[in-house]
Amino acid sequence: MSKQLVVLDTADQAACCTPITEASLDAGQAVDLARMFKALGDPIRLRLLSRITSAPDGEICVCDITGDAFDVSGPTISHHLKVLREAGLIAGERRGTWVYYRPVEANLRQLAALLDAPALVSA
Amino acid sequence: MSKQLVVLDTADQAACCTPITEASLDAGQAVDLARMFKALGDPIRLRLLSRITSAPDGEICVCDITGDAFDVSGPTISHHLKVLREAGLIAGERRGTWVYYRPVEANLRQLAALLDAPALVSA
DNA sequence: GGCCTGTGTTGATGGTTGTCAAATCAATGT
DNA sequence: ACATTGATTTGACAACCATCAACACAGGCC
Repeated sequence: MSKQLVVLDTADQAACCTPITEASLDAGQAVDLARMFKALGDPIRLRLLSRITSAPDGEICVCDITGDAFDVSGPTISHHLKVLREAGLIAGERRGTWVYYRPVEANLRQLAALLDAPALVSA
Repeated sequence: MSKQLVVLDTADQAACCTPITEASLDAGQAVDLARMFKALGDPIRLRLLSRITSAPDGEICVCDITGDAFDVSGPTISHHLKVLREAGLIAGERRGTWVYYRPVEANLRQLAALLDAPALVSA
């Protein structure tokens, strides 16, 4: 478990493998963040989110996206919306006959900040 | 403001469903972007990327992450690194005995920009 | 050449996921 | 109460994925 190749006397190979002390993400955070990224890891869900976030009123009716340019059935759309919802990226609300979805901007920004963090883009 | 229930008589259901004209992402872009997001959709890969991007020299030796805090076997680490590499998020290079990985910042920033785009975070 | 160590690949396996048809729930109107 | 339309759930199935053990490859050292 001690890794690398030991090498006692000469410091040569020791040039590799300076310990990193487990920087940044711990396992717990990684699980939550990965759940959100995984929800984005499907073309249809990405397009759904795009439609939701680019809606003029900040929300969109499900009836605007079912049976439209997405070549999947209604239940499949509903399934993908559920994945996005349970990941915390969108929130849905029923008003009368129709259901409206809007983005959860705080979580979306959290992901953006992670990919844009100094630790990720610094030299 | 625009849609929702209204409901006149003949045009009844047409009150909902104002077409959106397929805003923002097209199907082609969505596939490429989803591939990158999917690569981030695993806790281990997320922690791997975190280690890589937070390395002091901008790159990290694989020997620094195998057999370490990740409770998975060596081949599994190698598999996840391959997924990240083929998604275009990291790049690897062999120098002598060891292999070094560094982040592909352009693509990481592209994802961050997408989640931070006006269409996504605007009021 | 052989031996060792660091990485990556292959094959197999159990679990997860995307998809649809059919059934179900919710709200409205007849 | 009944029928209708919007949206979700359930059940089933094929495809994919994460994981490991075993093996193969690469480079340094004897």
